[in-house]
Amino acid sequence: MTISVKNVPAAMDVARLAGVSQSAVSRAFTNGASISAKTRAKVMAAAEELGYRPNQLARSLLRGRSQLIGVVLGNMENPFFPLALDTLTKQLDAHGHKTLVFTGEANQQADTSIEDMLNYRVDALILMATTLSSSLAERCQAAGIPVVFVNRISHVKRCSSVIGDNQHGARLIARHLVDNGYQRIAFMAGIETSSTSRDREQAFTDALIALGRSKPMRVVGHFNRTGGMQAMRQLLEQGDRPDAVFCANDHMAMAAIDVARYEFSLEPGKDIGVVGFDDIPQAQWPGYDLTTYSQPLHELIGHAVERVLSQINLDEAVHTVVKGNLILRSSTDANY
Amino acid sequence: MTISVKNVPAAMDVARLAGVSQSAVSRAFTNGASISAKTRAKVMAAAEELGYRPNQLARSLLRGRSQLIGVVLGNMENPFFPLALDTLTKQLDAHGHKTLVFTGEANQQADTSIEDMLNYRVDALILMATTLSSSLAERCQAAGIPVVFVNRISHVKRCSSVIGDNQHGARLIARHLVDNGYQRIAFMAGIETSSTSRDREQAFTDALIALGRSKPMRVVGHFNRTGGMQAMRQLLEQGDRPDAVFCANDHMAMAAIDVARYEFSLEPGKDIGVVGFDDIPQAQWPGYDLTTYSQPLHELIGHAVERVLSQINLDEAVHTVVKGNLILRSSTDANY
DNA sequence: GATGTGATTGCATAGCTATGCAAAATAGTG
DNA sequence: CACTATTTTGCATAGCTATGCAATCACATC
Repeated sequence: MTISVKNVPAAMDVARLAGVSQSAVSRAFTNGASISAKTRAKVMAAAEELGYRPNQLARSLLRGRSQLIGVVLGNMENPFFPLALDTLTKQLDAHGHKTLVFTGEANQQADTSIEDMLNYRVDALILMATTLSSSLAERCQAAGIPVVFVNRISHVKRCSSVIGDNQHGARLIARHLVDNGYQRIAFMAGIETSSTSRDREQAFTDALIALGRSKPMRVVGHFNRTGGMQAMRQLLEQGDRPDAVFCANDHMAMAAIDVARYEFSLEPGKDIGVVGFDDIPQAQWPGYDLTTYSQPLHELIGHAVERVLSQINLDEAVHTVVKGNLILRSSTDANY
Repeated sequence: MTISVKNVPAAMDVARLAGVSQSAVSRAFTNGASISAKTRAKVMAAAEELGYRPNQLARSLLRGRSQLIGVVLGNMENPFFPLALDTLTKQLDAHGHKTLVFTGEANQQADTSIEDMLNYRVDALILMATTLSSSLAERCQAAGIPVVFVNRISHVKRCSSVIGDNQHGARLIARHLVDNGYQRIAFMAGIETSSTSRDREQAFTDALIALGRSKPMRVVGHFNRTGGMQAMRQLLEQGDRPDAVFCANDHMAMAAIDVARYEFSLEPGKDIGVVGFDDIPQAQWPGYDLTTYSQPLHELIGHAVERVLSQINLDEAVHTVVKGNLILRSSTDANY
């Protein structure tokens, strides 16, 4: 029975082997430190031999910067989030930061778990979940940790945010639907408490009214597939069916298309118009070919990362809005 | 101009305020430590007032356990991975562990980035990417960090693995296709170097031969959508079209269905059989309704987590195989 | 060779918490 | 109340690295 003795070598061990001081070892691994090429070589050789790697925990403790970024994501069932995570980790990585991840929507459990991330002294927190108690954000603030919201506006003091241009998108979509002659227009909301969903709805409604139409029918899909399907059924079962639906995100729009086509034999783009929001890659799959408003993910994330990494002015909240484009596809393109 | 002084309170500050020693503060936050209810209350009150939270970096440094688990994921475009990450973080969280995540397939860049995770003294590494240099795994090993492969078998000494039953699945699929009268059967491989793809192919081929058939046609889809589409086109453009395709994962199978239906006007299940592997949620979307072999995600991840958290016997590699089921859906269900 | 200059090096300490050990407080018993 | 058994507490240290400071070195210049 062998007890595995985790005898991880420390800087001191390397120092002894290389015949130098521990400081020298530290400097050998610190970029731009004052050390001669010769000793650095000696140190590196010894380090290699022992399999030494500097302990980032100790380093972080001392420096007061952990190089860790906490990321909180919403519903992973929606392809938007994994994609966002992917680009996020890649960009952070390029700047030498690691990502501490948490997935899930807000609840008691989640809050405490996210707060645990603070104990690791994350350098910043990026919140991408659609719902999140803002008391949480406040506590992060209090802990002196910069918070950046992506795709959600928050008025917590000193929290920055990066969002797509919901107003712009909703307006373009309203105009597009009216221009194409759709008459009975519906809106499918996401999670009711989410600012994203509310903003899109508000701007959409305003634009329709400005174009001389009445308020859209309204249904709630909770930003997930099951919810989107139920909401769509609700719309199509009633007597006065809509002839076009703007869904607050692509993920629900795809669910809506499936329901229309396979449960009601309505062909999207021909019998009913469907529009989404986000322009996730799936939106252009031939089975959906969804008209939607794009959220430029790289830009969105890029701004968030920039916010997080710029040491300057983190005291002041910056709210960035990134414009996208209306992407016309066949889910509404009919010559109606 | 206010310089933001990040004056994070330490245990000593709390101790002073509460009129106790620093040890008492530490014990107040350590579960099961020897401390009276009275002093704990005093400490907690003081901690609350100052907004103190124990520094996990220092704690980890001292304890030699960081409570961090490194997770490496492959192509996030495949819904299997986000889903896996979601269940993984939730399960780890339930055990008080945080997840350090890296996404991307193997390359020089990725390797060094993953090695950086070791500097944080992660308690273990879970590797779910389909491709990964095994020299990497070896170096982790050398660093004394337990490595668990999910969905990939590796023969690196002392690395455990958890995989679905590729042989079982491939056999069932072969039998199913033959039973249903399909004649010209093809296999769409994933990434050629991946053990997963190879195992499925080998078992599939063997089973077909055992059933008196010849080796399947073969095409490579690289486990991603673009690759799957191209591979499918390749199959359908040739003179001797297959009448059934087993794709090494659902993600490619969905791409294959789209190509068949929208580019070649072939209706899956009627004109051509398509089978996948994984049973991701999308497989049951009505537009695909894919026959597939299920990989029970919760079980898979559950075993991986168990492997990672059981302190005992991490010296010995354990290889776990989780059986799934053949899920029959309309993409092959035709009365052929 | 003396002197000055800049580059390297080592010493000692800080950063924050957990824990073994001995001292002190408390509870328990007769 | 005396005395033992048990809890609770504080002291001091360890865990690993980065860095200010002073000492040392290498080197060039005169």
